[in-house]
Amino acid sequence: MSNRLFGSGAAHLGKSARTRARLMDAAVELFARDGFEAASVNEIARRAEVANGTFYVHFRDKDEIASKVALAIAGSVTRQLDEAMIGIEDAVERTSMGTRRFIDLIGNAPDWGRALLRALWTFPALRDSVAGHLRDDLERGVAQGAFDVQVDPVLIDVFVSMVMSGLFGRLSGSAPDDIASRVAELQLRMLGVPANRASAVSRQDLPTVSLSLVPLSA
Amino acid sequence: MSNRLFGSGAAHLGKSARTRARLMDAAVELFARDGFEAASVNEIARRAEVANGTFYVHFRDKDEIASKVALAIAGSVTRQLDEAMIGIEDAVERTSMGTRRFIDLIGNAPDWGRALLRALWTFPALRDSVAGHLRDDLERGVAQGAFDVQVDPVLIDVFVSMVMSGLFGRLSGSAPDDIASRVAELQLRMLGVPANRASAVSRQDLPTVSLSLVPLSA
DNA sequence: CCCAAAAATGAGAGATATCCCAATAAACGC
DNA sequence: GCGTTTATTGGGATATCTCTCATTTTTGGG
Repeated sequence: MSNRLFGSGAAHLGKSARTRARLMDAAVELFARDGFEAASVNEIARRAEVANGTFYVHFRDKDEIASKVALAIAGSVTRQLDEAMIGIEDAVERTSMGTRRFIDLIGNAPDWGRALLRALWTFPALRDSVAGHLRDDLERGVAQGAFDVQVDPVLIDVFVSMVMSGLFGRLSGSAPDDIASRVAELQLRMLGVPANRASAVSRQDLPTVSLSLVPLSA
Repeated sequence: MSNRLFGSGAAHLGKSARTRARLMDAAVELFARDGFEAASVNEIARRAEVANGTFYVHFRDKDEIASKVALAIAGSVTRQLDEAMIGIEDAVERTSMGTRRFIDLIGNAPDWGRALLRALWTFPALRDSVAGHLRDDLERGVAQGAFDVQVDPVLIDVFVSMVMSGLFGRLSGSAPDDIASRVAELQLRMLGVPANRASAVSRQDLPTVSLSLVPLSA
């Protein structure tokens, strides 16, 4: 049931680190289940099987634990995406893969997927971090002559919101299995890729990469 | 300053209706300023210059007033969009206009715009209501041979999320003035409209329609 | 094995929320 | 005007939350 996202990574560190990890795991579960606002520090501590006051030894308040958690997850996800794309030069493929992997990776982990989705919405800094990698691929596509758009914050925001839409559908269970491909295809078309190529690229097989462990960052 | 969105419409109704309207106006302001969760019933009542307990005469709880407010606003907005598009047969133009007007209309009213944006996120029923009209236009476009896509919930979700992205940018002040056109253009391209036509249609002049009053619904 | 440092504890002060209800005031048909 | 119905009032019971701090427990180096 509980993934112990952080807990597993901190098993053989000091006690402080383990408690900290338990708190972060509990926070992820609660943020995912109840949303950020509705989750209380009290319940995070209770679920972590830790006394109320212990929370405040490790985090100043709810905001602090939230941003720590979100940054750790997002960092791990983007790192994994980067690695999976090493060696791929074609921007059309990179862009499509990025969207598909992102949705699949996060969408298959409903527990912290929800937490991350909420965090993406709440903390603009997170969006910006994701957007950085994206921007590179989009500009590469323009340079390669594959994309016919103006790469700017508007385009990036729209692009990201499309990914989030697919992610949301996947997490809420209302989306078909191929939603990641569908979204990627629509994005490629939007960018100016001919319809047949967009369809082909967004549907080509993708070696399945299972979810990763998230190392604990201070 | 205060728009008295509901208050003005209820001026000459019974006293109960007027109090109700005052509460709804206060709720809109507070939801917009503090977000749904952070707004308290106490403060809604205080801002409406009404006793604490009066709130509960009219609404069961915060959720109820929120959904009533959101539905009223959304209904009014979609009604206004519909009216503005009477007589326009071309699906490409209709689609583009819908997006542009929606963003401009709501984006220019930061006070309740934020409230509506949050509501769209929170209440799926609202999205569905907006999606209904949209679906008609998309299918019309396919029938006219202008759009080359499969009209289904995935497409609609993606489309709506693109609109919301533009709306969010406008409301947060980070977007350029022409964001509505930009988003509409990207949407048309996604739907299969040739780039030059998408650019032209999404940039053609749009008679400015100012915001409307929202009649009070039970 | 011992003891200083580090970590964890949990009761509780102080804010603030929601929601109820008996009492009061206003509105309206006759 | 009068009396009944309808609306409003505001105090308070109850709940929950955040955050503090004096105290206790655990840890790990020597």
